[in-house]
Amino acid sequence: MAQQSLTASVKDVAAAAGVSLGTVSNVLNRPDRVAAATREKVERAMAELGFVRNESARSLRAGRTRTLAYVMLDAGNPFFTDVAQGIEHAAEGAELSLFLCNSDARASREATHLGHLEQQRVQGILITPVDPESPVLDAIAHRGTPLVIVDRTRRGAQFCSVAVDDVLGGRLAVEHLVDRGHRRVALVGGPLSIGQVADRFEGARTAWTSAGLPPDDLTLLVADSLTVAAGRSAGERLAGIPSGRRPTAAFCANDLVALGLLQHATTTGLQVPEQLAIVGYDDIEFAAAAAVPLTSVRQPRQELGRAAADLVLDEAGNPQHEHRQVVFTPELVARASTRG
Amino acid sequence: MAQQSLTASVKDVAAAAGVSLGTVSNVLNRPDRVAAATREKVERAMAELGFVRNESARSLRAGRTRTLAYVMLDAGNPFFTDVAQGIEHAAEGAELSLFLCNSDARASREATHLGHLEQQRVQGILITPVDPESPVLDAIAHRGTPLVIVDRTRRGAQFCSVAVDDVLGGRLAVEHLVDRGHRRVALVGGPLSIGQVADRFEGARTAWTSAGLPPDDLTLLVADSLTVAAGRSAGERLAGIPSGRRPTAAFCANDLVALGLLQHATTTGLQVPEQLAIVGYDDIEFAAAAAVPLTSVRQPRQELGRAAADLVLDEAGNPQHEHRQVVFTPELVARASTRG
DNA sequence: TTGTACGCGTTATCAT
DNA sequence: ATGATAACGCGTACAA
Repeated sequence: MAQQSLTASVKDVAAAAGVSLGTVSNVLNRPDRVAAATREKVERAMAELGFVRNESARSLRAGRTRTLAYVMLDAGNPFFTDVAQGIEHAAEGAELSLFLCNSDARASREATHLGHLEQQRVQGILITPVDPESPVLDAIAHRGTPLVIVDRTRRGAQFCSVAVDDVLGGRLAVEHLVDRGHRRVALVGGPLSIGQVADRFEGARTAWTSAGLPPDDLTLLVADSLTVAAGRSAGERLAGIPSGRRPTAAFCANDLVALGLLQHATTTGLQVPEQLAIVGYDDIEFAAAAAVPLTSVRQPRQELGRAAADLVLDEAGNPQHEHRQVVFTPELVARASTRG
Repeated sequence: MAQQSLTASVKDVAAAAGVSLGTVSNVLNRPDRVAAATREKVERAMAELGFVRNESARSLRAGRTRTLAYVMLDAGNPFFTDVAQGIEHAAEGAELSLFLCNSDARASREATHLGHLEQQRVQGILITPVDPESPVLDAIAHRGTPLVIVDRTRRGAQFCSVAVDDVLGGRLAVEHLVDRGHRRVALVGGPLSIGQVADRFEGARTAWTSAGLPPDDLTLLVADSLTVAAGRSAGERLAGIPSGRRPTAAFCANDLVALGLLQHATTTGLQVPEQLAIVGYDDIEFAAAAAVPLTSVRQPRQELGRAAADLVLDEAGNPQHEHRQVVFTPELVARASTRG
């Protein structure tokens, strides 16, 4: 019952139990090698002293930690928390702790986190980077920490990565809109420097031209971030277009933007989907939960996380590991926001 | 340029730089005590070897880590990610890393996380517990890790805690509805075993009876979780009430439930707020972003996190620390969902 | 089956 | 200004 302030060590336990230090260690790590009576005595001592293993000492000794880390791009976006869930499941299975960090899309914070994680000697780092081409990532891999890029890809093959085919996703979205008869469509999202956005819009354009539609009728509305606020502001610009030329449908680069656009439409009395159909991307829970449930392009978020974790664990544990680029296939989920 | 697989130690650096181990340590920790020329030499060696400090060794030596942890109740609920942001800011200011965990409202996962965190010897644990009365929490505090309860309170004063006055919040919500002329109101949420829910509804009832309204006209619709799905299902039950007796307004225990209810209303053609006014709780970003922007009771989420972090740091560093129960005041934010 | 001794990487103290 | 050394807590060979 002594309140040891978390400071009882194996040595203390040994003393209290009247055995040697090695025996305590054996109780901890090879319980079978120690007589039942002794073991019980030791366990009682541990309970009484409130003994807690010191992970720092264990890691130091073992040369590696029992920890994985995921650096999220935006913890406020449910997409990433779902990815994190997938990772966490995998980590749990491997009896690893998961260190969750949030870069909030700021390179400096990302760098700070990465620095800490390297010092912590985490077994591996999963990251949705602000910039997948950043040399910071190379430096880390070069120094030896396994690193997997999540939901982005990188030129070359210096890392494992797990992503979703965004070009295909964009194509699915626009094909769906064309199928439903739309002949003037807006692409809403940005900045275009984000690889995903560029890819999704590229796929969108491909679908458009493949359908033999005039490029001029595919309007690009660039947003400065993938947020609800950006969606609202895009809504204003959309409303400013004369109704004769105004797109009858919008494909948004993610669901947050789509929700913002939907809100703007609803509050200004624009009927969705009758006057404006909307397709989002990611299929976060809030997309289905919107007042007008959103059609969206679903990404296998949890699987994304799980696959990434598997890769990083392979890289950490398998000597003949080879970098792989896993690409998942997205899927269109049609809901009321496009049901004319 | 050597690829040391993250395995260069101060010893290696010392050898490479042709100085002693102590000097390298001084370069790291007291740069002023070492001659500029020597320092430069050492720094060059560190860069060449890709030296990275080993946090395990540092912690072991120092007897404590540079890490804080927050065990979230539900990482998928934006409320908690906002709280986490507040904590992270505080942690950043104190040059601490933040370990984010997600119990997902499961006691077993919570226990697992807590076990790991204790072994990690984190400086302090912030937690929104599944059950604030759980003896697991006492055990941890008893063993010496500072622990602060976030967004719940606990009988007695064995912990610091940071919460929001939920009774007041419930009162504000229902007063607002009564002010707007509603005479039949539903309380939607659950389970009632969750302290927050109970408190919010208690405040709601107080406001109701204080206004001299008959208790029978305050309908309780118990949900089995605080999720969007639960809100939808409550919507169905609400719709089942004959329109003459049906509540004209609903106060939901959180915004997720409110969003679910809103969705159900919208898809079934029930006008919000004309036929059904809705008040949510938490004021998460998605509340304002809903198609019909939600009136909600705002909690100072980031401040909550920051205050909790300050408390845990005080407990960790200040010998004459005393447990405190901080209670913030909520605030009603009126939006379209109650603007008849 | 149990006990002893050493090393993991870092830091601080002490001596030079 | 710099170098040598002990200590943090644990795990594991090795010895008994």
